[in-house]
Amino acid sequence: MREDDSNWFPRWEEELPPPEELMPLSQTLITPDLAMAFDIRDPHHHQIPQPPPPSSNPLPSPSNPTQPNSADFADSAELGSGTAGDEPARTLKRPRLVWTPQLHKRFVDAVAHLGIKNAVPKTIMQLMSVDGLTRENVASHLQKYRLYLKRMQGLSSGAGAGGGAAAAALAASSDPATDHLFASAPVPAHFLHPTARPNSDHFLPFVPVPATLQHHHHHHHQQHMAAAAVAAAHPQLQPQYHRQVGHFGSPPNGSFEHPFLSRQPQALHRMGGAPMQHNPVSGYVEDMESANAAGGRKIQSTMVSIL
DNA sequence: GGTCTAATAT
DNA sequence: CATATTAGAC
Repeated sequence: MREDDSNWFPRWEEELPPPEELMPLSQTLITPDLAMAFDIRDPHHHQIPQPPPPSSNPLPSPSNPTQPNSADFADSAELGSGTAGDEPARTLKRPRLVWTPQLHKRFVDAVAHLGIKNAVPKTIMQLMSVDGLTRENVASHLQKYRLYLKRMQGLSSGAGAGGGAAAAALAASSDPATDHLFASAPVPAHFLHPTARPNSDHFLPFVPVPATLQHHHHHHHQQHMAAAAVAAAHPQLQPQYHRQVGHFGSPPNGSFEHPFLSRQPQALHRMGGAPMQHNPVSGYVEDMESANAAGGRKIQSTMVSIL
């Protein structure tokens, strides 16, 4: 009963955030109005450029991840009044969310560390901590992602060589163009291997649970929720920072939960905000592994034991 | 009631 | 085709 749904949140932090990049997603979602206001680009030419693609190394230099000084802009605080007469977001429809490789990477990381079992839209969304990202966004993407995984399962039996990405390239056999985004993010082997449980079993100091999310009772086989708390405990993943924090110095000991948490950009709220992204193909791959699968597919030379 | 998933629509 | 939206089930 608790063999796998209670010991997943153990020290995920130790292995979750790959040092590669912790929070390059700061500017993940930008409202069109905001973008316009900032002169980023014309809404008509929906070809939003990438703000931080300096030269070739999108890799962030989070010398200090603890301080998410989102070099970008997207300050939730004043988004509401940035543009004139567009506050009512609830009734406005957001532009389509563009899943950039970075965003997807975040998604995959969240899913990977949550485990397929616990990877449900809400939890994933919370773990991703991307402001503006809605549960629907994640749900939709998750659906597609699942199909992708399933597809690959049928074609890759034991090709566990460090990466579904490789398998993807093989399975796809039709260029990464078929997998687009998915090829850009390494698929954890366990995803295709329900039998294995890479989830480390360690402990997290304490897991604060958002009071607003503390409601769950009946259910037999689904997920439990609590991961969000983990994310909250680690602002490293927070692309956006909030200034209104209670400032708490919680000792890393037997604390079970904290009554308050603030991770969602309430300041940003669902205002006319709309998730806007940069070009999905422009600043593609940022990882070398993904680069392999996405750009040059020359990895399929060795593995042939697929039957 | 909320949320998840599948299906369907844009 | 990628994402959004809806509908049904839990």
